Amino acid sequence: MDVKTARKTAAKTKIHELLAASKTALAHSDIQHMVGGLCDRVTIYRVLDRLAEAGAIHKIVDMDGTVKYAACRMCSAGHHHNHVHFSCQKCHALLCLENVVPSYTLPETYTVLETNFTLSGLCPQCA
Amino acid sequence: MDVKTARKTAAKTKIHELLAASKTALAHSDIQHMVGGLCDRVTIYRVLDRLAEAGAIHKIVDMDGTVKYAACRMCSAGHHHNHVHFSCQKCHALLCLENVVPSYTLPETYTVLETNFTLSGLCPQCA
DNA sequence: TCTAAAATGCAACTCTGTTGCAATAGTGCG
DNA sequence: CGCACTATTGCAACAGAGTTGCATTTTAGA
Ligand SMILES: [Mn+2]
Ligand SMILES: [Mn+2]
Ligand SMILES: [Zn+2]
Ligand SMILES: [Zn+2]
Repeated sequence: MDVKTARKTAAKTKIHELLAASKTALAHSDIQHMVGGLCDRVTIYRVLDRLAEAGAIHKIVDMDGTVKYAACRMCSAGHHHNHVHFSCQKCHALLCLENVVPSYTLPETYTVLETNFTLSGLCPQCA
Repeated sequence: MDVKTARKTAAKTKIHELLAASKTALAHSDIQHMVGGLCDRVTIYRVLDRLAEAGAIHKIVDMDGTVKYAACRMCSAGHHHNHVHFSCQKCHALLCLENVVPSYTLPETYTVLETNFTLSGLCPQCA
């Protein structure tokens, strides 16, 4: 029991809106600038955790280890995040390529639970 | 002109040996424990940079964004690092699967320069 | 052996993320 | 509507990873 019920707050609403409206994944620092003084930076971390937990957004680790977040769009069916992400070395945008899913063959008996496929280079706009 | 010549030092030798002998990729903190008091932590960072620059090791960003290093073994031909890495959620080992290279199809005109394919789950020993 | 510069140690600093706790503010209910 | 419960927030303090500047040490070639 003890099912905690999520509440609607200004920070949560705003952050979710920002991510939903963004074409690229956003880092914590991006969001911090965008929300202005709406809330504390710790709150942003906590809201991001809650949104990810709720399946509204997903966390992405970029090539260099920086963490970004993107709204879930086509993740509805089964909610997997095994699509490819593209990281542009020029404009530094991180994009979800929702319908690119790589195929591979593992020689041994590995159990795959999660994946992180990131390509880095030049996006169509920067090429 | 101005070609700086690399020198052989105790720290560099030791760190390269550690990575060459390890079956799994090592984090900076792992190496720091392993070298004991041989050198400063800043030196470890600098040695790792130099070894990576020289193509003796490669840097790997794990699922959670932590950075690890592995000796280059089968990277000789052309020296690409587009193979898969496997991150075990139980024993926390990060392994290079040198001969697993995923295939994918990009719908648009992206220029791919680097890749990071990491699978996470249970390794054969932990399954 | 002598010397130039590559490499190191140390201190200080930035950036990212976490934790504890008291204060604040949603939500359901009477 | 007004209250009570507790999810959420702000703040301060902290931990970990990585960087930088500079004086000192050490390597390797002449
Ligand atoms: Mn995505
Ligand atoms: Mn590898
Ligand atoms: Zn771009
Ligand atoms: Zn394992």
